Amino acid sequence: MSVEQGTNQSVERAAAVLGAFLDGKPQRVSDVANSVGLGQSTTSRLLATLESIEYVERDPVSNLYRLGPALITLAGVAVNQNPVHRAARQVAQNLAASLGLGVNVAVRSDDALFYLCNFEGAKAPKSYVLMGRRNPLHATGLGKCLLSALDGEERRALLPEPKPFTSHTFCDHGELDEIVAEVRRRGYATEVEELALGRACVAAPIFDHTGAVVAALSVSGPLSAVDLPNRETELGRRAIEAADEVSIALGYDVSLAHHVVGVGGEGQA
Amino acid sequence: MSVEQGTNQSVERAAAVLGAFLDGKPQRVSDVANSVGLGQSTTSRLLATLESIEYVERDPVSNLYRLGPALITLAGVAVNQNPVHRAARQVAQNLAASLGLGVNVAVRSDDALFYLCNFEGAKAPKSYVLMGRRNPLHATGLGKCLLSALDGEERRALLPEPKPFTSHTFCDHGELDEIVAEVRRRGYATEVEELALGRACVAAPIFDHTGAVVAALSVSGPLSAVDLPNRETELGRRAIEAADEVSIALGYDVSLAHHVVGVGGEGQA
DNA sequence: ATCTCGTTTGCAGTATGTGGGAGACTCTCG
DNA sequence: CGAGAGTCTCCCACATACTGCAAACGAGAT
Repeated sequence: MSVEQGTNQSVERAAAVLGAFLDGKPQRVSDVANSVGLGQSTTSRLLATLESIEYVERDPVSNLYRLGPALITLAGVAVNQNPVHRAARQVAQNLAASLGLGVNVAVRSDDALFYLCNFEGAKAPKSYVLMGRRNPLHATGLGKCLLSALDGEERRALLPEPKPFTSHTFCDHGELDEIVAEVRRRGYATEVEELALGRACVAAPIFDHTGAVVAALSVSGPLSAVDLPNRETELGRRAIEAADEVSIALGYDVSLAHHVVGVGGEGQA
Repeated sequence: MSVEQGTNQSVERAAAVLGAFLDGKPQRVSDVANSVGLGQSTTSRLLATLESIEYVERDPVSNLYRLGPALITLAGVAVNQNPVHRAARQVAQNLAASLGLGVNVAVRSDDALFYLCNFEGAKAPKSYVLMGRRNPLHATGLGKCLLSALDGEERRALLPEPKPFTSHTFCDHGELDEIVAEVRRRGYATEVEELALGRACVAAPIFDHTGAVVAALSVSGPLSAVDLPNRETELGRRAIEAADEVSIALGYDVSLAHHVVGVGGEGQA
């Protein structure tokens, strides 16, 4: 038996148990046991332990387990620790309220984008949270902005072969080279039905105090509301303004601006 | 050695390690070890395990541990599973955008309220998330609404002696009886500097399909913006309208309305 | 370069988790 | 209303995997 060096098996198994809930469905003990490949009694005890610390809870009526409130508490602390989140939260909300569209903030995590938060406007309602979800980098405006932090070689290594999600997805690295160059030049990225039909977004990168791209902010919604390419200039400007506001809060010096698009300063909307 | 029945010690210890991060500060291995009362080597190994599954991560420069992204992912799933959250999210955002004030949604968890989400308007900015945090029931508008689900006896058992947070906090159960009665009668609760000076809110209960109070929604912000008692009627009505919208989404039949305050139907704002 | 502090690793002992099986329970179907 | 199937939990012996000590390692500072 290859003994994993210096890690605690029980903890790993408990985490695997929690992972069984990532599809969002309440689970039975035996379901979890099958899904993680453990015996029923072991799984039962792990779940009992996790229940005692409120990492999971069981529905009193159906007796099914689901993820518990302690995880929400921990995640609340985790997101509040994140400087990008702290800097972006209010800016994103103001923009969502002002435009009536969705506004999302994400960072890169390996070969995917990782949502920190999302807000919705009246024209782009949504009943769920994207926080903690991942999406492909090459098929989203946020992802394109995050890719602009990488050179072509790094990007090719990270995304060996980008997968298509719709017929509009750009999967060729030559195309992506151009897309990234355009993001750098114009300061924003667009995406029209590249991940899902009927959806579109405009995104802008967020810079930290060193001038590196550390996150991105997007304006998104149904294509009918985002209305590209008609509103591209307007929404591009709004996204850049909001992203810059966040960058500044992170200590970025706008005078070092990588993008010199026609945004004459922090002027009014 | 009193062997805890049917629970896994390692998992409990790992959870205790995670709990050491609840104060929001990045931690050193030895800090965590002290704070949870474990040896350095055990703590080190637990942290290594938690790091391998991204429940914690370490700052590359300071080498300090902090909570990791996997917790955020799990919590995202957890909140999306919550029917109250699903029903309330968009309603709360619309209200926050419309009023420019903070809007919060909470459920009761034992003797405290538990925030599901919070949104801010331009007049009540905030850079952090309340999700997963707890606040006392007797010193908040949300809490008073949640207390209205209980009778006086239950409340006295739950809150043996309510603690004062400011000189305005109501801590006497006789007073709380009246407050709760008024919440039931008027359909909303107010709170002015009872938890923190300079803060105020107006809250309304959310009902499920059985007519039971399962959550509450509040409008909050600096006292200067919430401006009680001047705006009490207006904000009370807005809070009730929003809360009712959520209740209806949960299957509540408004014709069973407990509160018969002067809201002539779902009419416009 | 040397010292100090914090962290990690090796190792032996054993406490602790494991899994099989039986009992208790609930829900379903007849 | 009763029988059945399925599920979960408890019990116990076994041996695996965790613990704690102590020493080595690495980083940072003087």
